[in-house]
Amino acid sequence: MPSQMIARNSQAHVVATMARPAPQAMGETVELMGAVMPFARNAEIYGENEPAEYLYKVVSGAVRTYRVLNDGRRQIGAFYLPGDVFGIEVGEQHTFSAESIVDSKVMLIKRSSLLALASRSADVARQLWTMAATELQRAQDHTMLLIKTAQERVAGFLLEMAKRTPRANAVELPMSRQDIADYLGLTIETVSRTLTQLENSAAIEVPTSRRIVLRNQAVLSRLNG
Amino acid sequence: MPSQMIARNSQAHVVATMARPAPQAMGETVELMGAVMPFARNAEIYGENEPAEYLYKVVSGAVRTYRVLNDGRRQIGAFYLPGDVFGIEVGEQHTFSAESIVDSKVMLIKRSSLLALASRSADVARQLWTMAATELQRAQDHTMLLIKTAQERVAGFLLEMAKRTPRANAVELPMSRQDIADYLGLTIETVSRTLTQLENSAAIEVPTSRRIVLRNQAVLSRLNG
DNA sequence: CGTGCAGTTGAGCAAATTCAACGCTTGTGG
DNA sequence: CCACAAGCGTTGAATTTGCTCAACTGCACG
Repeated sequence: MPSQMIARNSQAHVVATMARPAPQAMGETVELMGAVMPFARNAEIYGENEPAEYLYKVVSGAVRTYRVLNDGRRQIGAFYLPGDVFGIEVGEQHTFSAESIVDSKVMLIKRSSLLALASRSADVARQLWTMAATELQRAQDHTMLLIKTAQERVAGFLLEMAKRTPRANAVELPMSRQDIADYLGLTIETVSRTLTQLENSAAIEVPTSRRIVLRNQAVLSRLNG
Repeated sequence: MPSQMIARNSQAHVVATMARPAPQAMGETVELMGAVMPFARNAEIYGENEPAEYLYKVVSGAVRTYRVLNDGRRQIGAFYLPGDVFGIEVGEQHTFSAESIVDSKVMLIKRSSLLALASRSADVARQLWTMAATELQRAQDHTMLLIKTAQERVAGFLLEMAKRTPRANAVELPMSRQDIADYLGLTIETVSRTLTQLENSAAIEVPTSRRIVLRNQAVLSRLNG
């Protein structure tokens, strides 16, 4: 168990979120019971096999979840951006580890409270169900990514990130090339080379390494398989 | 919508499953409301994007779920063996297609009835939750498989199948090499070569192409990463 | 002004795919 | 009963893709 666990409670402070008139958006009900906590860049939020005491929602920043194979290879399960919920588990333990990618604020919701609430409120239960569904969908889409070529994976990744950055055809990447590589099951070099390739074929523009402009989304979609 | 849908109801016959004293095993409650239907080898059970009207439980035989990319590549999402539940969806539509691998019997449970029942029974709701969890777990483990080398994927697949065939250190594979390849994100040739390799290194024995004896599970586990 | 980190690029290599041929089994029709 | 076609699986050779190892660049920070 990481020392992070101790810091968590001491740093937590309750947020007085106002109840809203239309509580239909996911997590709306849930926000009433959250406490926001800051995490520094690369800080562990929870570890694999730890008891799943909380459920988390990104307020600001970005989070990655991952597993490490016994020989050190790391597989990133997902990236979470503001508004995303992560750490939802059906069992009693976390099956991935979670770390902040950049300095982040994360809302913690006690799992026990939520489950108790869900047993009384059909709406909360439905929200929990939806969150689990979203995770399942994400995992399945991720699987589809991993059977593709390097070009298709990178193109797919960029499109996925773009879809999550509404009304912008440029993507600000909070994560490193290594993170992207471990998400896509490629090496850092292959990711780098593929981005260069895409830039040369005028599909994207890379003004800075963390900022990617999607010049030709149609080409990317075609590459995406 | 496939013509299968019509055949389904006409062929269905209600099974008078006896209520058991200890309804703690998953699907026990649910079995009361099932109708068993036979599917011939390679028959479609449901198609991607069809409304998810039913939830399914394998009674005998074997089932595969899959998606096809626009260029024809097929990714198998999972294999389901007797006792396994599949087709559980959180949205309103199926996100994979499902086919019987061999002649199979499948129990169909009406989704609407089940959801109605779940809203009244906490136990049924928990069962639904557990099924979704199992799917999520499966998808995540599948993801971990796909970042590995060919040897590791095949070894992992064999161990997975063995784990699902209790008290037997031999595996009877209902699926073809092509199915295995599409599950592991490899080509049929690579699967075949890898099995030969494993056989030459005395880790397994392949008396017939569909039967695999695990000679040295420790070696396989080490290969599994 | 170095030092360190993140990212890019290059050359050679290893792993998996592609293309092709062949073997075995099964089922069908003469 | 045999001949033969079809399907499935295996094996081989050449090719391609992505990986490994290495060098180098740009940038931020002390």
